[in-house]
Amino acid sequence: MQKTVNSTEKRYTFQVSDFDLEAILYCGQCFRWDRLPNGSFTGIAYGKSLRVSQQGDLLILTGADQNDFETVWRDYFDLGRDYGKLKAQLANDPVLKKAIGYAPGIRILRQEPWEALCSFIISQNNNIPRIRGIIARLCETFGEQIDGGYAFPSPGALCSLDESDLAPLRCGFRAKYILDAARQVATGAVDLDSLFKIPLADARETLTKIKGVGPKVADCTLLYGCGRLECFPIDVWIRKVLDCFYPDGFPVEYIAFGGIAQQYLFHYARCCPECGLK
DNA sequence: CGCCAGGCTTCTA
DNA sequence: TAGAAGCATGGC
Repeated sequence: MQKTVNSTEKRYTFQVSDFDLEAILYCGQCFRWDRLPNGSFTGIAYGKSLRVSQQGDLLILTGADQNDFETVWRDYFDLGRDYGKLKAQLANDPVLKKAIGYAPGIRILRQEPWEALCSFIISQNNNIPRIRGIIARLCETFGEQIDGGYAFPSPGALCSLDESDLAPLRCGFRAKYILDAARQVATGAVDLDSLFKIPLADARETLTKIKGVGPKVADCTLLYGCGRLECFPIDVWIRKVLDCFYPDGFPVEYIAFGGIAQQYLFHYARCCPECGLK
């Protein structure tokens, strides 16, 4: 039986380098991509669903055309950035050199600010499989149904709910945090669009007005949702990395891209048994 | 049963 | 103001 291709389905391919799709989608920065039996991945971002696979240096997007690629996925996968050059600089540090060598294809995704905020509120004192489950139920319960699944629910879709409405999510004490975030964003008390450009200290102060948002969740929101690459979220793993490998502090010359360095270090510390962490 | 999970809030000294 | 306890849920 010959395999058939739906010729009406949109498809777009793009040449990539320094790019490892699986590592990017499963290094703990995003929670809405699922692996399919054929090795490709399916997910939704910016209200658009996508199937994506990688064959060597070719990225194959199914369900997306050139316009989708240029308006959403190019920036989502940070394809305009020269990671080769960036890694060459970061690798002057011996620990970063090993971390980069362990997973050289990691990139920082540009997710939606609201989704990043909400996702990392859910992440606190939680583990990644359960974070994924809660977010999936959040989208299925309150997100708009689109072709291929459910969009991430908007703040407006959540702001009038109460804690009992969120019971199906089984997100525990985080329910009140999600609702406070939705309300503050929906009313404009927190302006996510401003976070892209205002001074970092102001952005952090804005975000930490939300209940359940501390320094770590704020920095994750800014890094993964607003492209603030100088943000360096410190979770339990990165805390261990800093204590163990950088007792005199993280080198200042890398802080402009500290968030990217952080992602290599996070994945390395969490997944590489030989990383030498104590 | 206890311990832990990409933290944060609240309580206590 | 630093440090510990408490927090919902689920996997092990």
